[in-house]
Amino acid sequence: MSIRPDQAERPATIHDIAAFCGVAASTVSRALSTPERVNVRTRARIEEAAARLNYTPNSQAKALSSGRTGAVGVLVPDITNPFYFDLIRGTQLQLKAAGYTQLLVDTEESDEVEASAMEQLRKGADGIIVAASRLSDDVLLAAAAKIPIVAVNRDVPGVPAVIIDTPSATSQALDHLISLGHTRVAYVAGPATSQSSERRWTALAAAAEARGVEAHRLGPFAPTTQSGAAAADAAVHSGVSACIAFNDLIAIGMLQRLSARGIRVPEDMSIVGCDDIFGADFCNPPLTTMASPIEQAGRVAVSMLLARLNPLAGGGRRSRSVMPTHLTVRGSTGPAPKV
Amino acid sequence: MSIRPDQAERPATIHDIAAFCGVAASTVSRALSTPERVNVRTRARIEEAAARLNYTPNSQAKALSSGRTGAVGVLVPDITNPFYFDLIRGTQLQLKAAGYTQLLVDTEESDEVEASAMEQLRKGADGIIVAASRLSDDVLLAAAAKIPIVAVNRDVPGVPAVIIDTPSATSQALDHLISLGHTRVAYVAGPATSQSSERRWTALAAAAEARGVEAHRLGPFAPTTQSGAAAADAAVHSGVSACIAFNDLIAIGMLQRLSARGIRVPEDMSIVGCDDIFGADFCNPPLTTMASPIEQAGRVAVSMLLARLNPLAGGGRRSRSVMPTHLTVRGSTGPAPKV
DNA sequence: ATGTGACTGACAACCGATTGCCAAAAGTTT
DNA sequence: AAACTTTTGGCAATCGGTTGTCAGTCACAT
Repeated sequence: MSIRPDQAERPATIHDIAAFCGVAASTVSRALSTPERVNVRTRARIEEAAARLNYTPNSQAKALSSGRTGAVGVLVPDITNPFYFDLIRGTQLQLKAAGYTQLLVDTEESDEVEASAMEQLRKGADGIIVAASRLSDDVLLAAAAKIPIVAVNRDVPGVPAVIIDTPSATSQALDHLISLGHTRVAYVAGPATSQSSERRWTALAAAAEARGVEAHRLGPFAPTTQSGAAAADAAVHSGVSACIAFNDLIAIGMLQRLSARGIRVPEDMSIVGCDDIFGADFCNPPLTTMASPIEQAGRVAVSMLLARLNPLAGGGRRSRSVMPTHLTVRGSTGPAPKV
Repeated sequence: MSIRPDQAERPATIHDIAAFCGVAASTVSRALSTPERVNVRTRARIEEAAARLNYTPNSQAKALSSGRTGAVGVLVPDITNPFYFDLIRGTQLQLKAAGYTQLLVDTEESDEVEASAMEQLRKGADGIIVAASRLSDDVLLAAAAKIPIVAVNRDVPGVPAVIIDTPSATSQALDHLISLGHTRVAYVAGPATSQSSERRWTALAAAAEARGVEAHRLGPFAPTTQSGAAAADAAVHSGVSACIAFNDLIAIGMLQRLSARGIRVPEDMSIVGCDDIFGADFCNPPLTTMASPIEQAGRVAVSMLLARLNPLAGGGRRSRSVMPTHLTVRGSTGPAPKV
């Protein structure tokens, strides 16, 4: 009975519906996207036909003619870093809820890959969320002029951002260590290109100064468990009794290395991580860490981006959102060893 | 000097190049995609112009006219499960190498979400890789008829698949436990809808039968650390001295719960996990587990899919690939307790 | 010089929508 | 009933490419 006997083969188009209802394709388009522009009765017929023919709009075509792709690019430096898992989950959830598709790109910690991905996405997506961007301020700002961007953990004036406030948590961590009697503390730095790492060190150094304790800086180290081994050795050599690591991966790597070297945690050395990623609660000993609301950060980033894409639909246009963090104390920190 | 003074604003199109070189748009298209179809000199001019104008093909338009989207959908039941991280990384790497874009979708362990994602992707992607599909054989087969699909850890005749051979590793794990003196072993089952879980139990039950040891089945349990607590309690209650868990998440959850209940691992109870995910090596105690080449599985899945998409470019059309696994012994298994 | 075929490049239709503009239809007002 | 306004729906252009078809060019063989 169908006009298109091959409907099982090829997905129905707007033209099929038009033919089926005896109206023009443009009318169908309007009925579906601008309902008030079409007579109620016609619209009902069209909607019914659409349902019967199992119509799904072709996103490619829609994107081409309307300019909107319905996709958002999410750029992360390293997909396998558990920190980004939670972020990705947050963005994915929120994007799906808003009817957007997520394009996930691993930039491999490279500014070049990141830049080329952005250029690519400029036509393939309506907006971009970029985590821990490796791009310089200038380049990032220039990119933001071409396509809506929300940065995560990257502060550049003029670029909307979600910042996880680890610097202030770093001071908390320091106070925690001080209260346990530690006086010589090391900051185990992350990648040299990481702005977060830099900001954390600045905060830590200032806090240490104010409280009159020694703060060493070690690194930079890659944010992986592997490089945690080198970090552990450096920490032992530096003679400190406690370390605040750039992130949990490094901290966990340190835990493993210290254990292998027979150095007890926390009896001989206390370790504080950052992010509270998957695994931080069940490593040995469980890691004291600065817990970040990562997934929430992802959701907020999406909200900010979408608010920018659809200015009409209310919502404050905050251009900077700071997410609070707090110290979660577990077993990897303890009283300073008595010399 | 440019013909398009606004080139900084709007990305260059094929028509801009055509105008710039004084040729037809179709010639530009051919020069770029079918080089041998165009005179060498003309092609050179076009390529130079393309470079000068900083031309990037519009993927939407390309998709619309050619029918190929250059994207591959990757469906996973739960993005936050570390098992899939590695899989995603494998697919991402291989897809990028081949010039494809990865569309990542979290199906939330729901067959409905999975089915609708597939329907959606039918026009938005050239092919689909689906991990641990929750769909019934019929539905999956029907979907595979509409769009090229490669399944991971899901065996349906007629659907190309990459299977991680955990069932045989399960027997290895059992032998390992038997060699440690265990005679009453439990299998901690995964989700009821998981084919892998089913196959593993079948293999384990058969092996246990052959070796004359008791094998209990517990569960089903959700594949999360949370449900590991319930699993641990069930295991203790069942009176077994060793457990083989559906995956590492459950196993790690069991470790935590057992520790909280004061039951020592491996002295009182041995635990074997599956997958060797991130964290399995640094939990407490480190987990004995069946190591799966997950990332490699992702790469193989992509290769199989691409071979299907571009039949010309050689490559055997294997339609089923079994990935070997092996037992990695760590600290969570030990001699059976003397009663 | 003419025929043949390989090579080039242009024209135009098409992919599946969106959208500005216009005319027909319907409803209102005087 | 004529004039005017508001709906309502259709035409056709457009987005940026791809691709089938065809005509023109040129070289070579006859």
